[in-house]
Amino acid sequence: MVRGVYGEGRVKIVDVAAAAGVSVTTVSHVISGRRPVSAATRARVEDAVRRLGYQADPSARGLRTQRTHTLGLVVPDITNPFNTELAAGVQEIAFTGEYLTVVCEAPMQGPGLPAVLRRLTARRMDGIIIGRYGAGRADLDLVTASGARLVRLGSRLADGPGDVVRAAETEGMRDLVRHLVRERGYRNIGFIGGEQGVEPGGERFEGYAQALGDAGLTVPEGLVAWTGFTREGGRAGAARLLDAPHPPDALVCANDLIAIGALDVARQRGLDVPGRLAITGYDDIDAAAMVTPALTTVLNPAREIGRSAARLLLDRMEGETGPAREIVLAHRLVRRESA
Amino acid sequence: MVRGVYGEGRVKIVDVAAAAGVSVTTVSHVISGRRPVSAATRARVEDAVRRLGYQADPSARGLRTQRTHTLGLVVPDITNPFNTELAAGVQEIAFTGEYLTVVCEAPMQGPGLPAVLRRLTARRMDGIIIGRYGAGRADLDLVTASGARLVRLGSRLADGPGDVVRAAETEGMRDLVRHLVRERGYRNIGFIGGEQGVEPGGERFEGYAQALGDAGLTVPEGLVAWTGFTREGGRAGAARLLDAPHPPDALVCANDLIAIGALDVARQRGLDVPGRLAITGYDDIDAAAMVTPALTTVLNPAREIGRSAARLLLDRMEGETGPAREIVLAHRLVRRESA
DNA sequence: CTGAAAGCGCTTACAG
DNA sequence: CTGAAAGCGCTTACAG
Repeated sequence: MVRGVYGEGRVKIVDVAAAAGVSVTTVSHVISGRRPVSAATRARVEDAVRRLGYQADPSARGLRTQRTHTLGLVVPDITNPFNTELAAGVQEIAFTGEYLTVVCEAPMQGPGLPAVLRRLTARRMDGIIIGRYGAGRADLDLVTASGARLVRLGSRLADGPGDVVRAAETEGMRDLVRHLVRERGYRNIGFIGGEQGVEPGGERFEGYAQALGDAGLTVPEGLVAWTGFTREGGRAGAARLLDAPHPPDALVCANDLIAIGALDVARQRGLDVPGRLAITGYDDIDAAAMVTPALTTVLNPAREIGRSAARLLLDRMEGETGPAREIVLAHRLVRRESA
Repeated sequence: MVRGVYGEGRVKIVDVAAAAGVSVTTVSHVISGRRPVSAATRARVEDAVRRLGYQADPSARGLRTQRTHTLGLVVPDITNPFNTELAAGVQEIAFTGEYLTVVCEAPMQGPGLPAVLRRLTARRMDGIIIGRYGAGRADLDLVTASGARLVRLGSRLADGPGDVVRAAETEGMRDLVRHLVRERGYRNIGFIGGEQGVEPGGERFEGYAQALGDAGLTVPEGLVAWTGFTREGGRAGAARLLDAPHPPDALVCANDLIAIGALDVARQRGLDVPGRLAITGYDDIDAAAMVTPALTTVLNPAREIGRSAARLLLDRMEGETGPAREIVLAHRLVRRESA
């Protein structure tokens, strides 16, 4: 029977020391490996740790070391598949480093972010990843002032403190639209964005506009709609653009959900996709490959973004003190049926 | 300029006490409200807390109180939309109670679960929710022996220690299949399950079998396939059943992903759904309403399950000592186009 | 209504 | 190679 697991009261470091016939100092050093211990002593201690099922108390350790071994991740919407993948990537790396991860939701707009950040800094996170745009300078300073390491997702290094991880959004959209123009011959290409002014809508729009410019085209008059990053937004945007005087032959959407909404409208109006109307998404969430026709889209490497962000944080916590870094991840065009 | 936020070194309770001209005892009591403090003193202390931006150190507090104010949630797959909703529900309640939530992934089979559980108990979670079937008695005992409160999801109260939250799975499937038989007149109804022996496949199968029994029907020979809870599993299962000597006129699937895979096969074979073949899912994940035809399915109240589990845990941590409880949540039939 | 002091369980200078 | 002891920042009996 393993005491401390089945017995009353937890096993403490003094119990291990007594069992091994050494001081707590030595037990601590065997566990941390921060100072040489003779092989014989080490073996006795390790044996005692195992027999007693000793696990150091994280609060006691944290109080002494001023570290919680915990990471915070803040995203606008936990249930969004993109953020879920992101979180999975963070967890994957954090877990191997014996860190725990706390994922919190904070709405894209409004006062939610500082409140959530304060909660996280109050709990002394060792590192915080802000996985959303729209974090102001004051929000970011809240994090760094707390002593937590900071990684921002999506924005640019110049926008504030901490390291940055982002995908090449503009380039991704440019490649997609270039494909539409060059490979598929579409000419009158509309754009449906999310909420106006909310990233990554702007960057994706820019890629779209660049690709048109590169092809000697301009953004068609009246064929840009800003709605919301949802299926409903896609329906509203598609309906509006298809009712324009010169309706588009292709609809480039700022994300997959919007594209799925656009698909609804096309189906409802009996428009063949991609024969009569091409529709493209962005992100490549699971649903993109489930709808009919399957979406042509751009893979946004959510999991890899999460992994990179967590690695950056772990590096910093292990003492890496170099200048701020920016990691830009490649996108990938995913050609399916809708364009 | 708020010291402790922008200054070097954090504000400690002694700093607040000095600023307010009282003892740390009094500051502590003002914050916790655990003993009466005169209005004037309280005001001075609260003012000092605000001015200095004081936030108690969680490690110090935890060391003293033996609580981490943290909840753990273990699920088989973080990226599964059902689990994501579940986690969102847990977080929602935990957050209002000032608890942080750590979501961990542990594979459905294999030695992953005890390892993850050990990690969580090592970190002294105040409560743990096991959101997956297949947790053995030893796993559960690991949790309770650590002192953490336990809530199990999905299984029955009799299966082990802790409180239980579950949805009425069998009843949900029974209602769905009853609908198929009575309202829609299907007679030769096949079943595609997940991995054999992995819940909630068994409970759902039982509901299917019960509904057939109630209608004087039996489970049709050769029309049951156990594959996996994935789109791929659905494809394999549907292909097999449709090649049977007496192919089914309806395919009841153990979850939505399986149903989406079955839909793939129907489309590929040119089978009209639901005219020639009905297909149903279970869970009502977002994608269920995105595919064509939209899935008829059963809503599995993931978020509410999460909320209930978290509430149970918070109650217990506030001292609730009654006997173990089991909360059973209602399902809801969602009629769409596929059946 | 308020305070002095013990003690939670670790890690880490300091000393030998 | 090893140990005695200070101290991390709180909460809570204990005392008045």
